This record gives sequence, structure tokens and C-alpha cells, in this order.
Amino acid sequence: MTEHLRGASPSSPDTIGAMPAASSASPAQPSARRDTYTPESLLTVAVRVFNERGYDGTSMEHLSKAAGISKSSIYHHVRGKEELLRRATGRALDGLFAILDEPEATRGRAVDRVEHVTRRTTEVLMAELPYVTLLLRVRGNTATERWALERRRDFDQRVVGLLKEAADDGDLRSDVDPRLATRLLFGMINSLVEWYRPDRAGTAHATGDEVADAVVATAFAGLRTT
Amino acid sequence: MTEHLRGASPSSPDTIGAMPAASSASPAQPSARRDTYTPESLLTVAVRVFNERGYDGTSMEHLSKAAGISKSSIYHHVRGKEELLRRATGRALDGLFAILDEPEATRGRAVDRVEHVTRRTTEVLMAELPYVTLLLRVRGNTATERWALERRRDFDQRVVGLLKEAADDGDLRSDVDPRLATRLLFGMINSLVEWYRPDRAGTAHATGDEVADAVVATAFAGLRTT
DNA sequence: GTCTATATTACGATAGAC
DNA sequence: GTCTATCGTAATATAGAC
Repeated sequence: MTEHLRGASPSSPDTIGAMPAASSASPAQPSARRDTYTPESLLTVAVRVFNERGYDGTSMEHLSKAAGISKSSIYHHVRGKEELLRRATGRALDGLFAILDEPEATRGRAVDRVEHVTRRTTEVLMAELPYVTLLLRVRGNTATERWALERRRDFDQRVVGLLKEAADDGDLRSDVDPRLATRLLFGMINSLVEWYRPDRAGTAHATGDEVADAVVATAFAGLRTT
Repeated sequence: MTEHLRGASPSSPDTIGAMPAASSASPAQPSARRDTYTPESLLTVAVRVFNERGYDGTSMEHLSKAAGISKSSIYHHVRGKEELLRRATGRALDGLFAILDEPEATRGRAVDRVEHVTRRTTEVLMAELPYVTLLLRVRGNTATERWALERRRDFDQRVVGLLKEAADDGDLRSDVDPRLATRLLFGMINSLVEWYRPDRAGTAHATGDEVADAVVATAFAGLRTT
């Protein structure tokens, strides 16, 4: 069992890409990091384990082994397991909501705004993959989980509004209700968390751009040739 | 806290619809049931709780409260939590694999076979909703979960084969790889477990038939009007 | 078949030394 | 900031009475 050594040390090379700049707010200074965990860098490890084992299936013991520090050391950085979940889902939700404020999502023909939101949601999902993955698996057992679920429902409702507009414009097929269409659309997009892996992109499967293109093309024009 | 009383008794009226016929194999005899649990009727309760709280988030205590019997009584019917998971996922997988043996899935033009499998998978998912829901959320922490994941991958691969055939026939859009198309297709279908509720069908959202129609139309022709 | 009581292990979190 | 040791609780599962 050498599992606890893999990617364990806070300064181990294979975690650099995922490591945030320490307390320094500037993202242009990734160098001056101390050889210790911050809540942010600990979150990176925790979210990975949460996604591997499931949130409920992950114990603090699992986290401590994965992070390479003791259980009690984790409590020095965060108040507990639930705070890690809140930070992770919050990050995912912030990324998603930001899409709705983009100019392309607020101006122009509704169906084009829907298409923009579709593409950008796919992109944000790929960019923030571990955080969105965790968000999409939340069940609602704790207050934090219910808070995340509620924010997610708000996001969905905003998009339903867009689909309704596009339907009123006559730009969406009339035999599918906008609410149902939104659910199928997000079903397709969100399923990326089940198989998309950035490290495999371009080899075992398509690159991020190709995936986004495929999602938009499939969702709006369908799989069948005409 | 009256939660443990809701739908608790094995013979309570609100569980009748979900209750299987006892040892009698004939489904035309729902009457002659004894006022006690069978592994099958216990499974109905357990799967509902698993889906509400997540498998890892469900303790035997939770199950005993929901079933209205003690923890130790559960062990009289099944060997443990994992056996319940295996029975549930096995049932879901059997339903899915049966689709691939249907005549419409083995004869005719590939693209039509894909469309048939799409519709039938949607229908089986709605008919066996709790079991398929549980299957789709399995993570792989135990041997049983890995067994279920492997069978599920087999099913996916069978469908990828169908999509490849259809693509070779020139019936599928050429700018989306068959493997990717299969993933997006199943992403859309499988997302039903997140929102489809049989009791709400026809009121809060579309009926089962309408949902199946919408899935097929969206997946093959797309959301946008042409 | 069901129960109460309990064995045993694992869990989240804390105390206090270094 | 990290550690070892430990507390109190909750988990899975079993023993044995009825």
C-alpha cells in the first residue's frame, strides 16, 4: 500500500498544476509558495478523493492519507469535511452563474443566447471539472448540500427562462416543452463529468473544443443526417 | 419525528403498488401476500432510501426505520447492505440488456436500431426507475459496485457498436465520433433519473410516452427548428 | 420473523505536546 | 503547522430470547 504517498506531499511535482497561489492574491506569482497546505490546495486534494469515492464514502482518514498529513492537521486548515464540500460546490456554482452575466447571454436572439450558454456551460464544466462533478452528485443530506442544490435549481430556472423565450420566437421545436428541453439539454452537458478527462483529451477522445462543438451540434441539430 | 412510521409497515396501503407478489411467481395474484417482508419487498424499500440518501449515506438504521422493522430483522432476509445493492443493480442491468435482444434491435437499418434502443432504454429507465437510478450512481468502492460498473460498460460498448454501424451507413452526422455520440445520447437519456417521477407524469411534466418521444426527437433531430 | 442487547470497528472531531 | 492520543458517536453485524 503506497497509496498514501502518491501525490501526497504538498510540494510533489504532479500536483503543481492544480496548486493555487498561496495567500498571495496575484495569480501572476505562482512561485513564492510555502511547503504547506492552504485551504485551497487542500481542497484540490479533497475534491479529487470525493469524486473518486463519493462524498459520503470519503472519511477524514481517506483525506489525510491522500493529502499526506494527519487527520488533525486537516482541521487546522478547514473546520471539517462539510466546509470542503461547501468551498467546492460554491466554486462550481460561481463559474456557472458567471456565464449568465456574459454579454452574449444577455443580448441578441434568445436561441443564440441559449446556444452560447450551452457552449459556455460545457466549457466551464470542463475547466472546473472536479468541482462541477462534485456539485452534480450532491444529494441533500446536509444543510450545505441543500444550499448547493437550491443554487443549482436557480441556475436551471434561469436557463428555462431563456428556452421559453426562444420557444416563443419559434426557434425551438414546438413538440418539446421548454422545461423538458432544458432538462434534456443539461442532461447531455452534465453527463460530461462521467467520462471527460482533460489528460485524455486529444488522444483517447476529442479535445475540449471538439467536445463543445459536438454538444452544441447534437443538442441543436441532432445526431441524424438530413 | 414520525419519519419511521411513514410507509413503514410491510402491509401499509401506500406501498402496495410497489410490493412484489410474495413467493408466488404469478404476477396475477397480488392478493395472497403474508404480512411480512421478502427479500424482494425489502428491496423496494431499501432502493427508495438508497436513492434518497445515497448508498453510502444510508445506514442499516436508516433502512430499519424506513422498513418499520429492526436492524437485525433485515439481516434475516439479506446478508447485508451490499446484497441489496447487488439485487437492485442486477435488476436494472437485466432490463437494459434485454433491449439489445429485441428483434427491432437486431434487424433492419442500423440507425433505426439505434433509435429503437434509444426509445426502449428511455422506457426501461422509466419503468425500472429506482433500480436504474441506483445503478447510475454506483461509484466502484466495493466489489459489487465494480461488478455493476463493468456490466454497464459492456452495455455501453454494445450500443457504441450500433452507432458505428449507423455512422458507416452515412446516417449519422460525420462531425461527431460514434463513441462521443453514444456518450451524449446516454447522457441525455440517463439524466431522466434526476427528475422523472412517475407519479408526477402528466401533471407537473410530460407523460412517459411524451418523454420518450421528446428524447428521440431531440437526440436525432435536435432542439432547433429548421 | 422479529425483537433487545451487544460486540466490534470506523467515523468526525478535539486536546495538547512539539 | 504538524503530530499522537483519545473522546464520543454511529456504523455493520451477530447472539440469543421469544
